Amino acid sequence: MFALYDTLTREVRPLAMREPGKLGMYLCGPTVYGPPHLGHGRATLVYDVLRRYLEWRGIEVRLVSNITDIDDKIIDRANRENRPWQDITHKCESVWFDAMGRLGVKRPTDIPHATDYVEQMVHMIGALVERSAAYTTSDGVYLSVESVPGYGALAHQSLDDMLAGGGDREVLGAQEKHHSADFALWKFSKPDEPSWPSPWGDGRPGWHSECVVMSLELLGEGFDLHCGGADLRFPHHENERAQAVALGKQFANHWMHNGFVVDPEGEKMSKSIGNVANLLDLLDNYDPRAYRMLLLQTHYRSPVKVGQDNIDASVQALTGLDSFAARSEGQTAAADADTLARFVQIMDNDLDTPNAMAHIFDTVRRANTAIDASETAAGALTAAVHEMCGALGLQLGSTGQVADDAQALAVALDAARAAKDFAKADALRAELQSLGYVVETTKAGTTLRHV
RNA sequence: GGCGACGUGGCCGACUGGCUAGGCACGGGCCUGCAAAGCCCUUUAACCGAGUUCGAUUCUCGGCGUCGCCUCCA
Repeated sequence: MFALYDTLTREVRPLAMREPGKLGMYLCGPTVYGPPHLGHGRATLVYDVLRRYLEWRGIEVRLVSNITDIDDKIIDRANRENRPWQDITHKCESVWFDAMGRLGVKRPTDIPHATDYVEQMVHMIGALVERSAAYTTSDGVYLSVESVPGYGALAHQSLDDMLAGGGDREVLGAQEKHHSADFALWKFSKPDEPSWPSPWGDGRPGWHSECVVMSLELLGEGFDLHCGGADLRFPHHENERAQAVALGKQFANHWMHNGFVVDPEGEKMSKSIGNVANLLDLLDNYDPRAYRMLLLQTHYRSPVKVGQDNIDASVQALTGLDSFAARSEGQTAAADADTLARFVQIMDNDLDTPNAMAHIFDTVRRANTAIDASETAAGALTAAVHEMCGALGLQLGSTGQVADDAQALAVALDAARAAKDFAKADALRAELQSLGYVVETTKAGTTLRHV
């Protein structure tokens, strides 16, 4: 039974499915106004691992992940750069999915866009107004958090406690709000801003409404799992939940939040501090699998340090696994059942990927030993390693083809060694290494891999 | 001020009331023509103090320290 920590109840509990064998999960996607950063990468990788693992277990996963393509930040940037806002959102979305593809993140099954659901949002806001859970001011329509029973349940903080601190920030629409925690459902537009019609005036939706409308419409009431970064817990998820509660609807049954990415000094990456690392830089400079490896070796709820040393260590760990994949290529057998059973046991306990990785490394060692000793267990252990890595979305084996001329050099290297012309053999090996290959000379012949 | 998380070996990073996590790096050995890869070894590390316990890194309390959230950041 797969169990997962639930932010709402603060306990690891079985992940229930309305329809056994089918999981409906909603993941808050990006606001498309800039390049993806490491935090985006972590969130998508964590849920990609969850999804792949559950699918590997035979569960049919429907993953809905939205694109927020209308937002103040998008409008700001469009104004600043003096170009149509759709230019920005389209460009950013394509960069986003390109980056996710390089990370090996599977595309969500559904990718709803906020701008395609404005009508439904207006409809929902209307229902909230009708129920007296929302009210109009001069700049928009607001949800009254005091009308929502249990507001603060996800943040685990009462309204009074929230007010007790943090008062030095600028609060949107503060003057007219009934309560300072009330948030905008609808924002009236200024001239030349993108706008949609509504009964209260032309404008655009607030950030929190789209996820409510899209998750309920695509996944239905009481859907199984709602996911996102820990920073979305409050206010975003709290405010999603508030709207659903105010509507009298069952919302998510289980809440999952991944931890932050911190810089090498231990501080959260944050745009305001300016220590945000661009995901594209990471992808351009390192094996894209390294980030997945690093995250797999960290529990999803823990903060993760992303720095040069850390990534290098992951690249090295990956190299070891690739070497294993290369030397175990001839093995064919059914995966060792006990090894897989243990893997499942580990993973079912709140997606315990660090221990799952430890188990995989142990299995690699056992398989290597078995290969060295020509034992029959080698095949089953090798297959188990590939199964487990596959379940985590970790692709093993060298990336990139070995060029024909390099292959020819390898053949010449083997010939030189056979002829005991070691000077020539060493020269050939050096040449191959300078071409960027890892050269492994064994009795069975030379194999090449890209670094 | 309120709420919460965390302080583990050279670095990263898990689980756990007693039994080697794991990865990376360093060093030694086996293997190899030499390397690489692989295998073996590198003989226990847990912020401080008090308590519970036969026994605590793990539970409780108190310090100290770091970090996060407390209105639109994954």
